[in-house]
Amino acid sequence: MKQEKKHNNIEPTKSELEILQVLWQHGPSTVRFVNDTLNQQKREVNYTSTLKLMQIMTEKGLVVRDESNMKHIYHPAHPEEKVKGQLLNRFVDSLYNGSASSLMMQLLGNKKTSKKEMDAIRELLKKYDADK
Amino acid sequence: MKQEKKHNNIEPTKSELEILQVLWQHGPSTVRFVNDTLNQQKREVNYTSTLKLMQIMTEKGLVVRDESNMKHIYHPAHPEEKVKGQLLNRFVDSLYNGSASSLMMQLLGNKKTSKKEMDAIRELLKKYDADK
DNA sequence: CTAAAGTTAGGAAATTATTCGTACGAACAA
DNA sequence: TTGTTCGTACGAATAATTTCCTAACTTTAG
Repeated sequence: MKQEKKHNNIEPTKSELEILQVLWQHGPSTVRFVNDTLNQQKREVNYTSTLKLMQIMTEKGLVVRDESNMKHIYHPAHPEEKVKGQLLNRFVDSLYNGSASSLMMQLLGNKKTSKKEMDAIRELLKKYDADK
Repeated sequence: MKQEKKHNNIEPTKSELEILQVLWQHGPSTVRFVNDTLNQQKREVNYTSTLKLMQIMTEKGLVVRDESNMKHIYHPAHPEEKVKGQLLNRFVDSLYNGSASSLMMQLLGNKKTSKKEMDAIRELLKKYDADK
């Protein structure tokens, strides 16, 4: 039996993630739009490079495209929360041995985490506890 | 003037991180020990592969080695907290636009985050507030 | 002493990820 | 119609990462 290698693997590479972020943020888009956005927000990149990447992402099942028009429209294949959640899990597993509280501790010790952020986190926990 | 390309860049690759984890966990070690540990804990990998990687890491300044004996002893060049903190920052910037509370929200919505973990996080915040 | 096992160094191959050149067709303006 | 612009497809170059083969030297067992 041949390998299927289908939609199991959701994990995007770094560059692929940049593209997904654009799609999540702005909704289904053309290559042109994604490429323009990347050039504005991130870094200079050639149009055909973005095209190629998005074609590969289609093969991988990271995005789905509508080919009914000449200008193909690309959609994310999976919801933002799901993909990011999976990346987060892998990150926590890899760096903190799966311990979310360890990660939290690092966050608390991090000077970059502002007071406003800390307040927001406290709020979240309060709401979370209330629903319990 | 030639490029110095020195100890500025701390960021390890995925495989390099695995090696660093062993060094952080067990202290200064030989290639043999690191390789054995990786093979037990992670995946099968050839001795010379680990050796090569650790040599590269030495060049990059990720580790430092004591060559006074034939069996070189490798030390992490930077403290665990510092390296992981930097990786965490990059992760948060990349996925959550720098918002730690967004990451936290994802964590709360994550089924993998157990009740015990949540309690630990609450404790952390309590302590953090007390010190304020 | 000799053989076997362990060690480093260095190059090269293999793998994965990224970038881009070229071809060619469709749409559009003049 | 004609030529310019915009689109996709696809191969290939480049880059980054990982793996491992080979050579040479050291240590250890016998």
